Amino acid sequence: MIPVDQTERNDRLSERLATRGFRFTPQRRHVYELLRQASDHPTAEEVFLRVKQAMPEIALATVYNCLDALVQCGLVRLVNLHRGATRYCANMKEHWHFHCDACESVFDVAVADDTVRAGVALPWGFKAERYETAIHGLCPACGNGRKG
Amino acid sequence: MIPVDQTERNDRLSERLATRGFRFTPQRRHVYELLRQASDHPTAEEVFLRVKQAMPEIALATVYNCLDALVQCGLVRLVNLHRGATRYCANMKEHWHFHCDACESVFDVAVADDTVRAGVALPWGFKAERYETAIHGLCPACGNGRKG
DNA sequence: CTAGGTGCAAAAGGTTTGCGGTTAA
DNA sequence: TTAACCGCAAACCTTTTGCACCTAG
Repeated sequence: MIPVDQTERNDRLSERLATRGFRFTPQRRHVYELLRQASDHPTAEEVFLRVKQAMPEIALATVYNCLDALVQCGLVRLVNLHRGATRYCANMKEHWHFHCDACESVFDVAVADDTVRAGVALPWGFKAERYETAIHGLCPACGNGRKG
Repeated sequence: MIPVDQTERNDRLSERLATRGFRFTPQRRHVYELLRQASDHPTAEEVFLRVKQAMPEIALATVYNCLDALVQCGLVRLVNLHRGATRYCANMKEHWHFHCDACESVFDVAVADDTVRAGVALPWGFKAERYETAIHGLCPACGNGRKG
């Protein structure tokens, strides 16, 4: 049984997928819903483990497939913060990511929409599609007992 | 035989390593020099293959070790742009990276020093150490014959 | 119907680790 | 002299691929 506000989202998801020639599958719906509810920028494997609870037969390769489709539809963005696994984020509003060097947690940082790109002129011919900014440092929990 | 301006740099590199308890080794000197001269943000393996020409016995694991030491000394920064291998950059001046989604090339983008962080207030307790901004899109070469 | 998607398992990348021998300080 | 580093190889983790079966449109 799916809540009403989700059926609306499913319609939009279905449309969004269709415009790019992707099919609307239960796996993609689960992955997308999970990512919308997650606030911790999970890795592909974390998405896999969580979706598995509702859908025990899903395969990790399918999760990658779903994530790729969602990224191509502009519904999900990749977050690459260090040498470790890529994380995923379904919040498409403009924001930055704070990455704690100590505990590896990721926090969203609100940004005034247009100040972000101020002062930056791309050379002619370059076409910008999306901006990703990461701030690296120490979060409140880790910053206290340390040299910083 | 090492050019004069490099011996100066070696002194600085040596000092910089020493302050963090790292040793000044020929491998670290080669890796750092190569990275300073490279303009294409090479991956660890690319650094390895190039340093190997001057130092055939060097191991890939040693390159990772050297890169880690240089990163910890603040002489080199990690550049994570997608799911692929991490790239490395010895230009520590503030700049952004443009990543072409088509050919995967990376270009430096100049930025006016202080406009970059304008408009962003970190929540209390967060300590920012470094900022990394990536712009994803199409470079001039790839943008021409395409839908964009 | 059938092109595209799924699950599974194996392979391919990328990075880290353990160890015996070497070296910068 | 000795803790740190090196080279090598194996292990580890993340992502991709190939294939037989399945299903959304």
